Amino acid sequence: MAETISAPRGVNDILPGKTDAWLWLEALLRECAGSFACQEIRFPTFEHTELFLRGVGDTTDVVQKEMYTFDDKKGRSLTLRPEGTASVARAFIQHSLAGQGLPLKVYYIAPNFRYEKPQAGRLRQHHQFGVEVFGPAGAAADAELLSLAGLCMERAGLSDVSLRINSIGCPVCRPAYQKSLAAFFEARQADLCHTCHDRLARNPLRILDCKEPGCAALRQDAPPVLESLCPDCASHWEELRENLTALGIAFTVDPHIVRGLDYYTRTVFEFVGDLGAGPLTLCAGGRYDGLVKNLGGPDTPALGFGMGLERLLLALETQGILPQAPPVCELFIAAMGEEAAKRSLILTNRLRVLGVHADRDLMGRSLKAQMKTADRLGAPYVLVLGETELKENAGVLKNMRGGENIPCSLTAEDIAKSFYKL
RNA sequence: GUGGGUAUAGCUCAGGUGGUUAGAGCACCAGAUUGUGGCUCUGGGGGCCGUCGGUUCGAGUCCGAUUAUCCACCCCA
Repeated sequence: MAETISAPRGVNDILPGKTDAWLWLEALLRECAGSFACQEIRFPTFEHTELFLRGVGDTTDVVQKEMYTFDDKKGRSLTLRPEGTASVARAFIQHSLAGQGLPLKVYYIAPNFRYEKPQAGRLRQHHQFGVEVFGPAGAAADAELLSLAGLCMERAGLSDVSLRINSIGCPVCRPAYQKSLAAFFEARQADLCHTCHDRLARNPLRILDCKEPGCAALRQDAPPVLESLCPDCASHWEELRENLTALGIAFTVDPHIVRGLDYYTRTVFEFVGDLGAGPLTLCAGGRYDGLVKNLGGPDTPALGFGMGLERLLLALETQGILPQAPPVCELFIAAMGEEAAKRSLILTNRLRVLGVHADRDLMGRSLKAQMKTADRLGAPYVLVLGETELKENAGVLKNMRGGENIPCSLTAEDIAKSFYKL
């Protein structure tokens, strides 16, 4: 026997039976996005590597160690998309979408690829539902975006999800803050954990996010971000909280939220779900006012979020609130004998053409076994086709769930009527 | 990238200190019931014990490597 091949590390098959949950969730998310007048955008799976170097930031972990980068046959460096925002911004610029009038509100459902070590809720290929809004500078847009994200999780049935927000300033106020933060931690370098030493050099903001008790204690006295915001950022921050309150959206201010992608400005947020295994970020995003300009486009404020579909489904599964999938088959036709089998082939096909989810035996099994198959498929009705039925040109739709049986002729139109009514 | 656990049937797992032909439950197939599913009973198929190498008269069991998987960290959705 030839050696078998399995899927690469960290990527999953979504098997029949499991796809129902995906279809349900995707439809729900599209519906939510539609409620907010967002249109779908689709973009390629790979981009020029340069897009992510400039968009996401070449000092970030995602870019430095997690990208699937390769050269094509002409030696161009391409990269499997590690996140969606850069691609959407690229398309926005490339097609001059600003010219069609702002704001532009788009959403996508697409896989992302990151070379990570797989673990709970972490894969090398994962899917995100993302929303990006281009144009509005005011915090009302931030509040609407958060409302949309919240609606998605609420409609999915998730409880125990908390929203945490923060503001990390803008190019006007952040450099000064980063400097003072770096100075603060440099003076106390001896007390920082090993990884925070690295963070001090690369991105001192991240020290605020460290879980080590020592670092957590140390940062108590660190200069707070929110107090170092410039007047514009401060009023945006103020406006955001007012709008959230007006919308009745519960949130907690968490000055330790720092996003790992360089393009964020001002508003950053996370929706954290409390699963059995521990807290997991289900959705995260923020404002990225500088990204479009940085990628060579018109100076356009923008904001967005990404929501991890695998994590969402994981959360729904642990809470046991995934909806039940509809049966794959509405009517199973069980045939006995060659003549009946031929008749069932034709009848089943006509029913399918009429839109009935009909199925029949293809394995040449006994009547009993066919009944069993119908049961396993969850078919609510079975039509047995045997000598008697053929002779009388009539049969009965046997109700598999204990309800009334329905007498019927053997014409597809007559049978189909019963299913249109259901 | 760093550290730890695990790997036996499609699935969940048993197989003290090495010793005949590797087991159970569930699932699958068939029969009991010559034209009727679920419940019950009986039988059946299905395994190079992750892979490669080592120790040994003898390895599912011990050792090493490798791969996969799970968990924690880094980071992230």
